[in-house]
Amino acid sequence: MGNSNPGSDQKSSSTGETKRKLSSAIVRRLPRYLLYLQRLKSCGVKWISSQEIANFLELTPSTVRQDLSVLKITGFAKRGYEVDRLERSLYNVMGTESASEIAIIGAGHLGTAFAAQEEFAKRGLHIFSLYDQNPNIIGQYVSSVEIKDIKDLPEDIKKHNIQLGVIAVPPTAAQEVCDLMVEAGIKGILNLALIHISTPDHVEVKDARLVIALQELVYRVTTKESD
Amino acid sequence: MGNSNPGSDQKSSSTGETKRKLSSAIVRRLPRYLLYLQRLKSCGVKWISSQEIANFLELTPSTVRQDLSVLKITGFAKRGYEVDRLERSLYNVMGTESASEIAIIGAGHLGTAFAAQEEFAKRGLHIFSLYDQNPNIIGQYVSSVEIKDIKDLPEDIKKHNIQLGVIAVPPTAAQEVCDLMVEAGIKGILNLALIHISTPDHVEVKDARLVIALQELVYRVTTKESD
DNA sequence: TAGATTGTTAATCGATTAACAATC
DNA sequence: TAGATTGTTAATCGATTAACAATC
Repeated sequence: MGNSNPGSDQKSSSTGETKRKLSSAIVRRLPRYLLYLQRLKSCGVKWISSQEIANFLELTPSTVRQDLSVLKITGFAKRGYEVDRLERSLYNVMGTESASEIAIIGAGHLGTAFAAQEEFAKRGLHIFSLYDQNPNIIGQYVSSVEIKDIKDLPEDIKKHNIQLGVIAVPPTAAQEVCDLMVEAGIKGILNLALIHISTPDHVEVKDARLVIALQELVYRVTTKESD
Repeated sequence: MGNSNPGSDQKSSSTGETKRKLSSAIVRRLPRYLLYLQRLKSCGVKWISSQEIANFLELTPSTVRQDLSVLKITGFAKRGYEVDRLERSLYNVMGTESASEIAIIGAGHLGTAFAAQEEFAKRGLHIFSLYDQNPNIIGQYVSSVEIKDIKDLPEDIKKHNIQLGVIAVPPTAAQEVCDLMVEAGIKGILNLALIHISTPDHVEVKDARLVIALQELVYRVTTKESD
């Protein structure tokens, strides 16, 4: 019960694509590798060793090699890893190329800030639309993203195969918006609201709250007297 | 080398305050407990069991009891934990009461969204000021937070004992802003910029990037075919 | 009382690190 | 060649879970 059957050695059938499930520890590091590799690439660096990657990201070379080998990315003795190939592999593995459209619910400060981020394109992500219930702002644009009526959301999700939703509404409305999206067939939800939301097992939820991140930092800083 | 000497059984000297170092796994759960407890309290619930907390936050009762016992918070057999006391203990342990002022650097979409969040007060956090280099917006207010000239930042950090800084500037300026704050004596930095920043050991950094959180979610959703 | 729930010890599980033969 | 660096196995470390006596 609650056991998610690990250890099943699911190789990807027929395609050469790496698509086995990775531990969340690795998944959290992958975007950081990608970020660094993109930067190296833009600087014209051709080869990089696990040692150098580890130094930069404050990891051990061992961890880096373990991670990359799990991904089936191979390097060369004495030279390390080819930056260009590694960057492309990481980009592919992160799966953003095949990623669907994203809907952002709530066109307040946080929702519009999210919509205005320029980093999405670099990662192969695209925002379909912002949704709000305030008639005064419906129809406006935030950096080329239209604000639509939240009533249009369910139909848009179905029609345009939107798989990801971002909840940027006040806590009191979060679960309601969540249910609406689940009902319409959303696959994953990024929750920016400061409240726990429940979904059925087949819908992934990731919490990303700035206040909680800040609070973690506060804790670390205030308990630092010992060092 | 790089070994941070764990296992040192540092009891708090003289005061009864719990201030030993907790593992980051626990620190990440604490704000979630607090959030839930605050909600229970507002609903008038008096007692809560580890089982119920675990159900709600999708943990095991065992983990919950371990976490709370590490915090020296005690419950009662048969009744569980007293909501009011537990809430206050968590609030105290998170240390936000003694937290200093916060500076936000970069008054773009993300910085202003951060400044406009209403959740800070509930957590005992206060934003001192927003900083930017754009003369056209200096002097403006975002929900009662003033936008000041970034040139004032070092002096403000020193004079008003600002211990926490939030980096909400473009990646190209992030390290520069970071260095400026470190130089002025900042204690912790929340980094929203999509680039790795380096600090000396005595300055804590916590990364919080929405794009990376979203990318993690994309990965989980796109590799879900197996379930 | 009987049953529920804690607090804590021991067992398990998983992630990180060390070590080293293979290789370029 | 000698030295550097990989890929992978084994060892270590830490976090989670199970189990159960104590207790209300």
